[in-house]
Amino acid sequence: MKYTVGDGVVRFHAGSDFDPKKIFECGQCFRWESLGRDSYQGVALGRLLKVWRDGDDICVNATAEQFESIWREYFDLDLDYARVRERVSIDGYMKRACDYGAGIRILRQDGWEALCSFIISQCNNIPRIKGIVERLCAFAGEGKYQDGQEFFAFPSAGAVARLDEQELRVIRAGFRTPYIIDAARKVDSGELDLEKLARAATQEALAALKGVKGVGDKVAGCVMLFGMHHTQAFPVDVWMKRAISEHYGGKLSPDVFGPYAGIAQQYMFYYARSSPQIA
DNA sequence: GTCCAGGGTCCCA
DNA sequence: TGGGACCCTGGA
Repeated sequence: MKYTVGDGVVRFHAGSDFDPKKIFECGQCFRWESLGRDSYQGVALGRLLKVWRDGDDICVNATAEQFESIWREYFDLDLDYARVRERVSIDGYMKRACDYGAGIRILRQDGWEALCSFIISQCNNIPRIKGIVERLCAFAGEGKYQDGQEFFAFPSAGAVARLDEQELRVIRAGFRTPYIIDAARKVDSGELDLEKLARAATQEALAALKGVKGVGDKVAGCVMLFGMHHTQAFPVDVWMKRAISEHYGGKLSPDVFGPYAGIAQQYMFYYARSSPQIA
């Protein structure tokens, strides 16, 4: 990945495999907002970042050191997504889904943030999920200041573990509140070691995550895919069920996609959700 | 204003 | 193994 640096901006060329709109709006993250014109701002890994398209280039406001040590990995820039799409285009439907979703990348988000966010996502809509996450950050996250802007980092598991249900009522997460606390306490105590699970076998990590109250197959799959970069994880939600029922007679083994089943899932999900009329 | 449904999971029969 | 309950609110 070649890039140039100047004026606090890192600029790189990712061809058709970095589409800010698709990356930030494909449902994998909840703290990125559009600033208009293919430009996004978000809080990730405790930092505020802007990402925008300038001609054929993608720009981020970071130093070379920050880009190398943080964002290159966060945006998964060393994986060749064109090759992944080729691998998972097992039939006409998947080919269309891959063409439609070209530009999506799976972000390597913080595991605890993903766990907490996807617990909140259950039986909920995106605007409300974002609202709850923001209230959680404002209530329990560390306030920071960067580039003349104030923002809140995602709270640590420890900070959330010390709260009780009553206190957390302000974030209005409803029946998910005790689930959030259970997750925070298990992570904070070390009972659930997310970094270790990131390196564990898929089935082992899945089982461990499901030990948290409110975490079933779907949430655990999302945490593994988006928070631990287990690209084999294959979360199936209502949209995926619809797509699998419609195009594969209700049966589709993730194994057909090999090690990139999770990425295949994201192309399917994005295609089904963004264009129910054509998919 | 009212109503439905939203990237599920738990619990109990 | 299946169905109801769950907290809240965006959008129609």
